[in-house]
Amino acid sequence: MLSHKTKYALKALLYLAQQDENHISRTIEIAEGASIPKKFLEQILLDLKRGHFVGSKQGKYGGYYLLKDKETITLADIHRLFDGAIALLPCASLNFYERCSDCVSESECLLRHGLMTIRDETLKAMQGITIASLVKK
Amino acid sequence: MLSHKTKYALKALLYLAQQDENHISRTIEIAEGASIPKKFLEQILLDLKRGHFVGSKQGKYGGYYLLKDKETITLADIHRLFDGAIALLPCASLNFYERCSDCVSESECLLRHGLMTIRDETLKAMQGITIASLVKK
DNA sequence: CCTAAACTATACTAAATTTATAGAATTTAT
DNA sequence: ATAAATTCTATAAATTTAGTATAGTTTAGG
Repeated sequence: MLSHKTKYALKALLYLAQQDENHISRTIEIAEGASIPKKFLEQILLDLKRGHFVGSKQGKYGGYYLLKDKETITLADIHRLFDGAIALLPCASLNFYERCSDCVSESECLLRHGLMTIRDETLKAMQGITIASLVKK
Repeated sequence: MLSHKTKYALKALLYLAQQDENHISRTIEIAEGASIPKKFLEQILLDLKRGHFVGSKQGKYGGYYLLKDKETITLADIHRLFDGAIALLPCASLNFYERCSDCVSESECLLRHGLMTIRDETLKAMQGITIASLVKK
């Protein structure tokens, strides 16, 4: 399941993707437009900025705008930024690999292979969902 | 990501699936064989029993055994029993449907459709992984 | 240069969930 | 009767999540 943070991030990106080119959206505008607690959204937008998905303009008349092309921002990207690994266990993850604490022998683990198969299929599906594809729907 | 509970449940089922037909495994035996904290495993086995995946025999020489055919126990089943919904949001779930608290209009939600697509693909993949397929690997 | 309006940064808190552990009760074979 | 096992309920510790608070910085415009 997605955390609220990830869901809010996606909703915020969808909001930004629906604005006119060159439009800058204030946090409060996004918060009200997408039903997201404003203070929480501030954090999320900063994270999205650090991830180079959005850009910002500071000071009066400042705000946020989409930095990356909406065709290139995928569900997988946002999931990884906020919720981390796509794989079902860290030992089956590409970007967040970690050995299981209870693992005796990774090479002999019966679970791992199956979970890597799932990871590949889920990842492919999640990379197929972009902000643009969601807006078009 | 899977919770430890779900991971342990899968490891316990894999352990049982590898025993001889008619063999009954004590909790301590499964715990040591699959590196699972014994007391935690007790709870998990009870849950698996309530889900009709395993059967038990009480008293001396008692223990647990696979109740369902290992070909029919899927990753999706165990995920649902312990971690709940497969979908990324409750509003996109088949078995754990719930409206989002921040949802203004479900029919106009841009996220939901994409998440239902992901759910269908993930579910299909997870239903393709069975205890038997994991053991065979 | 002052002020209002906005983003930025860090710390904190409350609630929920997860990961167990403890202990007593019950069941069964011998 | 006893030992060995499951069953049940409660509790505790740790972690994560969701959200709030507060102070600081930046910028446009008068």
